[in-house]
Amino acid sequence: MEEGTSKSPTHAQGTVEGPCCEEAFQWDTREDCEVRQILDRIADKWSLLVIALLDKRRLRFTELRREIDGVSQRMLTVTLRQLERDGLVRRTVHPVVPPRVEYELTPLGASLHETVQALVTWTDAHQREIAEARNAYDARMRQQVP
Amino acid sequence: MEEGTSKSPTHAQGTVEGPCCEEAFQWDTREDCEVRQILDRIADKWSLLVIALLDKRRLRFTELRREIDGVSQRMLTVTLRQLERDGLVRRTVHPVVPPRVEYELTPLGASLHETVQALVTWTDAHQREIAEARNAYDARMRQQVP
DNA sequence: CTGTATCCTTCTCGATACTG
DNA sequence: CAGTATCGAGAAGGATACAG
Repeated sequence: MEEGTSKSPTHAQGTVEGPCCEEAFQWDTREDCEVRQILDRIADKWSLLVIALLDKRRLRFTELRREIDGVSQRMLTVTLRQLERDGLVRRTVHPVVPPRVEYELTPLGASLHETVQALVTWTDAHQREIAEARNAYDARMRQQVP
Repeated sequence: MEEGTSKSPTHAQGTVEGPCCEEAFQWDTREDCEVRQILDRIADKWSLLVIALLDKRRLRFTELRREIDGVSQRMLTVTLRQLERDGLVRRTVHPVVPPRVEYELTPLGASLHETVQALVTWTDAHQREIAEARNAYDARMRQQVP
């Protein structure tokens, strides 16, 4: 698997505030920052889908694959491994043949899903505003440039 | 600028529920889905930093650049343009020389920032759990494989 | 100062093939 | 069934040079 634990080894550097006496600021740009880790997970193309599906019921690998249209076997595996490692999803292997592996949300995962809903709600509430802003912006650009 | 409006043109296809009579599901995998748009924006390496900084005060381009350690001029420009287009940030050009351009949050941007704080709070509250889950997982892997 | 354009490296991810 | 391994295409993003 080529994806390592941390996403890009390049410049895992400084926090936002300068070295001197700036105000404290809770986020930094490092990939290993806690907020970034969760952000990267929930913004991941597949993670959120998996979490949402598992919030309703326990599912097998293939069931997940079938439900999530367009996911490759590889990415589903990678996604599930990340979620499992972060303690958001529990993986249960039933020692039978053919193998039966089931995935379900942990309480932590369920709690994250709940929190993310706030963001979804916000988006629902403001999608029209955003669309309008884009149209306005694009219109302005079109008449300025061409 | 190589980044287009939509991020990847490949397979902007189906929703999660099947074509038949599955339960309704609010997210799909298309890049142009509203939730994904916002998710991609807030998970962007720099967008959130910019929003957080502008939440406190209005800043010029160079001030932002100085505050955000490690951002390239190119990415700051790209980020600000996206945020402006989405109506989250307002850009004001003062017609003086040398040019003076100021950025500030719109009410929409401020409201998003507020919403995102819920996620930050969740992360703060659960970062220890996540770290422990990771350690446990890594330990299990280490003793199984090597 | 505030960008835009170009090049070039790195990373991501899907496709494919193979295994227990 | 549930993965793992490998490869290659494409996208993201930093460095650099240049412009209004």
